[in-house]
Amino acid sequence: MTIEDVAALAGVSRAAVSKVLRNAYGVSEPMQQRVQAAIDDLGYRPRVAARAMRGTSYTLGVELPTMANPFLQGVLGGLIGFLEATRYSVIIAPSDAEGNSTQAIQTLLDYQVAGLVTIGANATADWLEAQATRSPMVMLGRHDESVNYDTVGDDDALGARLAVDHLYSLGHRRITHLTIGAAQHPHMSRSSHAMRARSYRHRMRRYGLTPETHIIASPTEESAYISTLGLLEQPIPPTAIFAGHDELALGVMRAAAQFGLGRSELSIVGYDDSTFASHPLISLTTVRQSSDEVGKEVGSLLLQRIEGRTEAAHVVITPELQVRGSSAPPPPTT
Amino acid sequence: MTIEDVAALAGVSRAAVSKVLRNAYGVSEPMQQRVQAAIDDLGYRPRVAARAMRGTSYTLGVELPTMANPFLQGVLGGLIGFLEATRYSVIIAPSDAEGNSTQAIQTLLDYQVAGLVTIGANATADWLEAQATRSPMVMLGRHDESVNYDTVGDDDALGARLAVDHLYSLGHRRITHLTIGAAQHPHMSRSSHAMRARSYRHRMRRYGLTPETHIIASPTEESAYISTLGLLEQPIPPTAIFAGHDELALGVMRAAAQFGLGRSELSIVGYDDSTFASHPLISLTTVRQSSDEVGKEVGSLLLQRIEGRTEAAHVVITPELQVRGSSAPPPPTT
DNA sequence: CTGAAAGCGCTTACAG
DNA sequence: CTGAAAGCGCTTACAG
Repeated sequence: MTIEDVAALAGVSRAAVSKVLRNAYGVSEPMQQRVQAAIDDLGYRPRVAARAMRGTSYTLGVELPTMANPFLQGVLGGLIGFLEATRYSVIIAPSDAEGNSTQAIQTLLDYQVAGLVTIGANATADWLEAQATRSPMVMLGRHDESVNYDTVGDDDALGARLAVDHLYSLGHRRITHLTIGAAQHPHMSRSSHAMRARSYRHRMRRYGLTPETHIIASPTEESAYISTLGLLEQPIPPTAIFAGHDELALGVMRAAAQFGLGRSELSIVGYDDSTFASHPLISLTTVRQSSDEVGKEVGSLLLQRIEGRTEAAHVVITPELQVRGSSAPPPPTT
Repeated sequence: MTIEDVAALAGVSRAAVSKVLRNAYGVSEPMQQRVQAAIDDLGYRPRVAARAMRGTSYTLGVELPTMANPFLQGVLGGLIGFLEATRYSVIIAPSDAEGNSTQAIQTLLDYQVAGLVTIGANATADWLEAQATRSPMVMLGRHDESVNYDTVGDDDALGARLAVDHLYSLGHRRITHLTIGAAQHPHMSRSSHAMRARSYRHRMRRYGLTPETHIIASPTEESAYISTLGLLEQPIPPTAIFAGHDELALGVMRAAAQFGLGRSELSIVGYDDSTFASHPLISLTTVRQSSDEVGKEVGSLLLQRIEGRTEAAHVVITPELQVRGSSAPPPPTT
């Protein structure tokens, strides 16, 4: 069933049906009614592909490093919720096993997406600027000073400072930071993780403390678990660990549990405030950034660009510290 | 840049380029090489929309009730991983806030997806059979005896039996089952949750026990938490709760913690073996079904159908009980 | 093996 | 306000 069938039933031209479909200017009330009736009668729905050939695909593409991160799930949920009131759908392309995002972004562009969101893309700013001329684009997880694409993210420097200040004021002096390897990549210097790590180091020095940054192999709970096992075996282990994000904090907790360390013996702070962080059995102190809010903001920025905005927007969200049971003063014996 | 540009550079016809693109029959070695060189030179990539107009969209659509469920995330991950070796991409459409899937399925069909996976779709089997004539389709979360679409799922009757048997053999006699409201819907009688609930009731009666099925308002951790609060306030509360899935079990745990009940005072069994279930702080006894395996199976079935299979396949995966710390003999005072 | 031509289902200027 | 016609970038028979 095509637009032709609708036109035939309504006794009008294909162009007329197309106009009604898009709410375009220049259709008389009676014609609009007749056409709408035919559409409803037939249960007609326009083909996205045919539409994309001339107009827009009404599709937003999301490139992300992993589905497994609850924070990203929240962002996706926020975005999808925001789009419910619009005609846009979402298509998702995960980056490859090595974390390279270029393939995924290319795939999305092949779909002629009306807009593109990329999350912590591992690609040079130059390449991204070039792609952003092909489609509206907003980036998450990196605070690039871009001109062709927007960025959304929370104030990572502030977030890390909140974490360090909290642990310091509890009395901790040996605070280790767990961060991910990808953030070390030269063109990832403005990634959220890199900025958290820098802020952590800066703040530690302000307090006259020695920063101990520990880079883990991959951004997984498992990897954080193994790294923490190593940290705890040191002659003088840290009394507190500030993890790059909540998933990692979960791995730290697992290692601590395995070492038989009670909650008061190793303080742990995460980042994101993922859903599980507030569960009483986990009760993770963490830096809260609203994934839902981020998702909505992303959708809103994309629609603005689709409607014509060209100057880059750089939205910074203020994080808050969420204090829970996983952080406490260090044991007195230390 | 279009196929035209490639043809011009290689000095051949558009048809020739198209054939090379699709690895189609009837291209000489030298031409294939020349064309490929031009493609690489230009960095040409075919437009998905134009392709979908004639051939296939090389897109698989997934309709799902929520992004928040870790088991579904695993399924998605498994599917996406499986597709990495193919030319297929995935597009996702969430069902609406009331849990209706028809809109989402329609949207996916608008994209002329090459295949469709629907998860626990809340629609009549008749309607689904009709849609399945438009696109290959595989259904998750319902054991329909369909003819036009495939089903994949684990043996829910066995899973529930494993849970009840485990609790019974530990000595529990007051075992409550938490299930979701959607499963009560008449055309959802073959849904996973409905089958688990039936199997639970059947097994309880076999043991001469009274089944206590508790229907919660929505399939969320929060809802399970609130329901459990009510259950525990009863004069004679249950000594064990078998939750419809792990998310719900998490809510039960939260309520138990709030009631000050230790791990040995209320046994809890979940379903799915989500990633968090094995964390030592959670340590949830649960019925394990491999989400990754399910995702791969879904992809495989869809590709089979795309390649021509027409008889329906009904794949049943055997679940296993994963015993952890959340289940123990009931307190002797009971 | 190779290519000219038709056509997929829409939207977009452009006449009327 | 209304519609005939061209065209988006591919693929698919069909000749040669």
